[in-house]
Amino acid sequence: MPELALASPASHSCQRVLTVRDYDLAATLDSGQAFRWRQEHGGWVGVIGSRWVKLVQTGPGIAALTASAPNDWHWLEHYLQTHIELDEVLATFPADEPLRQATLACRGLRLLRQDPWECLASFILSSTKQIVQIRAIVSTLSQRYGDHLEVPAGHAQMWAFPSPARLAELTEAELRDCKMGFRAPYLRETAQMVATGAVNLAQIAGLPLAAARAELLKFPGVGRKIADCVLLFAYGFPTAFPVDVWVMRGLRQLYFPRRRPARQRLERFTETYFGPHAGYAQQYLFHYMRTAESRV
DNA sequence: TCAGACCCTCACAG
DNA sequence: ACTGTGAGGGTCT
Repeated sequence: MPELALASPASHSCQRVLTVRDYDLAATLDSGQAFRWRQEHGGWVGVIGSRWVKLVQTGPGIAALTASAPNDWHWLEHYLQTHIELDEVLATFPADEPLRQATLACRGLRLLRQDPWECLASFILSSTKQIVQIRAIVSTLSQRYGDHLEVPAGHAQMWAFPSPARLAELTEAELRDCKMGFRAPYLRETAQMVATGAVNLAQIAGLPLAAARAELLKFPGVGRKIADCVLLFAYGFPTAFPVDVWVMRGLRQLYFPRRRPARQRLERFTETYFGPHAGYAQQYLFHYMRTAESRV
């Protein structure tokens, strides 16, 4: 894993290569888990915490460029989850045809490990929105209310995702002006609950799945689907299983072609059938369904 | 369980 | 070009 890190004297930017195989960077960053990445000639530019980062898929793995030399690279490895052995995860999937097709179609797709607050806030903004629209809202929100970040020379300006305290002090009108519509009061109240400590996001990490989910469901604008997105993409609960319209469509079509299953039955199915990495299976199914049209 | 409402934007008809 | 319509990674009442 450790590689050499080069400090570029000209701009003080810093480059590093993470060695990893079976990692499809494009599929992962563009799979709707995170909303801050955009493609920029051959690479992906985004923000992780309070750092501007550019990532490029290379032969040995993933090359990373930062604005200044960090003390270590653990934060990046953690975010990208480069230590996960994908083979071992995929091997736990049930050996059915849909999942075989899905893993074949998008092998290398990974789950990220994001910051809980940014993930929670972003998915509150996601309801009944398309991914491009969610990206636009998160971008506007960050630019207006997030901290300005250090960026290597020649790159566009960038801002961190705003803190709970910052968003909590905004008016509903200011939030609505970021094009988030009826989600504005949800985000505002959630930011206030986090800022005041009414709900402790850090503490959720140590809870059992059901209790963690119950905590997240306390936030306005957070139902089962969004709660499970945060449980899976930020906290890394391996069996969290967000069911959105795409996954629902897939589950019905692939596993219940005859009749429409009751909600409870479907829930039971997703909790038992897909195994210890059900969340990963969900991500593969989602990606597979979402890209189905372009595959004939 | 079952609608309907909710902001806003974009694709697609006509 | 211009207006109408429908639906989009849900949640709440």
